[in-house]
Amino acid sequence: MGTKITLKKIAKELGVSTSTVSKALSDSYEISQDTRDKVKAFAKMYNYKPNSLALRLRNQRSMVIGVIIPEIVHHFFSTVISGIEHGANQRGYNVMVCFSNESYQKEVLNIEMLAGGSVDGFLVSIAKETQELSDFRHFEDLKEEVPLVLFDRVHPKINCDKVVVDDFGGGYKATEYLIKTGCKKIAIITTPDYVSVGLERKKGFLKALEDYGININPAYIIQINEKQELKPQIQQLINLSDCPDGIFAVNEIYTATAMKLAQEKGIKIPDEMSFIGFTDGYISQFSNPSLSTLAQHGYEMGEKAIELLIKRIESKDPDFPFQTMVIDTDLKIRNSTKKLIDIV
Amino acid sequence: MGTKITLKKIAKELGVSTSTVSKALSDSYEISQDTRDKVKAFAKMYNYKPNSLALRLRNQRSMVIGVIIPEIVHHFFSTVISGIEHGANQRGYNVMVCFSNESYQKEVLNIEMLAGGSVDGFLVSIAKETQELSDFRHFEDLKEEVPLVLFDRVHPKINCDKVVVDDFGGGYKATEYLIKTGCKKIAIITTPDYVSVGLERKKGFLKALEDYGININPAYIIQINEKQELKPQIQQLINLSDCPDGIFAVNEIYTATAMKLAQEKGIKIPDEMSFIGFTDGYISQFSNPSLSTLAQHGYEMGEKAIELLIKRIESKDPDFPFQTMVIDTDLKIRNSTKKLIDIV
DNA sequence: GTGTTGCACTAAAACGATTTCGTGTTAATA
DNA sequence: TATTAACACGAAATCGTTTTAGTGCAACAC
Repeated sequence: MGTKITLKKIAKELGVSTSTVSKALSDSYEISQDTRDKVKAFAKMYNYKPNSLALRLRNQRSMVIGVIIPEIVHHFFSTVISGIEHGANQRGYNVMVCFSNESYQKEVLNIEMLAGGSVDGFLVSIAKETQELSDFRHFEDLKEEVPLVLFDRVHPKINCDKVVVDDFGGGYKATEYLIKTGCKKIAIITTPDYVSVGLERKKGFLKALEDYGININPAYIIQINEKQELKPQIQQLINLSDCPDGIFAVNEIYTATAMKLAQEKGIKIPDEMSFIGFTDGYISQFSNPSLSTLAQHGYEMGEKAIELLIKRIESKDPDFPFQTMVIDTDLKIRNSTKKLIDIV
Repeated sequence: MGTKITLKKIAKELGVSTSTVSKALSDSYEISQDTRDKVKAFAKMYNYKPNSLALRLRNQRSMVIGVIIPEIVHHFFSTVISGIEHGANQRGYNVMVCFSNESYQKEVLNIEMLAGGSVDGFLVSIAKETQELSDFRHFEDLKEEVPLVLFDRVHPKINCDKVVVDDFGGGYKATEYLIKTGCKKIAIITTPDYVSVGLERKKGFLKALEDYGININPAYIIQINEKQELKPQIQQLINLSDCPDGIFAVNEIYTATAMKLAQEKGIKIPDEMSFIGFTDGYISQFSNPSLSTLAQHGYEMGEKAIELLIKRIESKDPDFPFQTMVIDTDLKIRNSTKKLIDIV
């Protein structure tokens, strides 16, 4: 510990100037082969590594991307980060991941922390609390200084590059599939409307019902309050005297919980009740019956997002128009829904 | 973009020196109230934020902790990171997370990238490939410069602070429970022996069998080769003519997969076959039947690890002896095993 | 002997901050 | 009037690096 070797120390030890050392290490033609060899040998012996802070300060580039996600114990965000990491590393960038824990204040803190030169760009998925508060000043301030790309959880008020899942289309596809496999009474378990992705999925759900001429029973729309316990809120849907025969839920946890509750009540799945979730994670794969779900392609989303961001960072043209990329969803049919073929 | 405001610019604009600006912003008594007010107002107006790179360079402290984990799409590591984040933020540190993807080379790369002044300390869980290669020189080199704490995946050859799960005890507890609930033919699904945690869990398993006088059937020890497909390797255990009545598997995926395969074969769980896993994640909770498992307390592990690291960073005494902390496991009984009470 | 060229290297500025040590002015005191 | 103290501020060093612009010296041509 402590004895970090620097250019200056090498220079002193070898009786040359720091510039000579610097140039020798980068094989500059200005330095004689003799000196180069000597310096390199010495540097290697002492395991010299340039101080990256100094480098970044000098180059005015950190080659680091700051990523802020709402929570980490979450399969979808994990896969997005994998994609980000991959794309970033390929282009010589490194990734620093921070967590807002769905808190507005922590989101602001994280941004302030990383903004002062630490990162060359931001990749952010907005915290629920921020969406609820609808206060985006920290993003506005940020944009003046360093490029920002929003992914998954976005907001129209913030004008920047974005990558989103086709949540509307996903909601539509899921609902349509339930309808086509014979479900008549279809419910949705979703988030409050301020969560952008939940809202879009609900819109898709409603549109599908409308297109197929199915009336919407208000009791079939459950919007989960995350400050309260999950089970009772879902239980209430299952316990309905006129209970649904198809449920679309906007994430794995809601879907798996609902299915578990239905099973406990002795309901047969998928014959008496079908389930479709969102996010193709481990829960969907290992539930019994396994869950039909909309795969979100988080990895691809991460790759697109970092691509957009790096393009923005390296672009000389600040007026390059912002774009929004939409990642398609895939309906993965497993065993929590009936097969189309059974019906037709 | 581009117009980042610096001390120098403020100074120039206000016709004072940079030192005056710096002092004014930190409310130094050396500066008149008048000037302080003026400077502060100006700084606020232009949303001045000190450049953190410059600060870190000057202070020779980054207040950043580098965390390297093998993979992110993993419930246990996610919870550890939550714990690390929490402990670090409490003490004013920030966390930078990188991923080795179980690759030796990526692990080395990550360390080299972060080592040059970027972080004040490292928190690492060793990649499988590194464990297999048993090459730890990058850690040795590192230790000279910056403190290192290993967590979960550790190695005796590396002399540093460590935090581990009581894997041996967990393996013992799981096996003992299977024995006590009447299982006679107990199998283990584990990793190759070079994975430290898998090995320890297997040792605990074997010790329990020995203590209860049960012979070990070599066919009941499955060590998964991750380069090959998972299912066939587990299938072979389930298909055994003399198939086991109790299975202990060292992670959620193995356990859930094994149970699924058994169910497909029509085996009744837990009556004909019991299952205990490791890691209390979503898979265990949402499997059907839900999985009995050993909770690893990842959050606590993260907190302990960061505590140890920060103590080491801030300690003036480099000879402070290294310590290894052991985090206890909790056996969570759900529905993939028989109840003790049924037996006694 | 003078000018040119090339070599091998150094000095100094720059990145953005903090901090130690001055320094000039004013006002109070002897 | 001379000395001192307080005040308000500035210059310069520092952190570790790179890079531009020299610098000194030898060899060579004319």
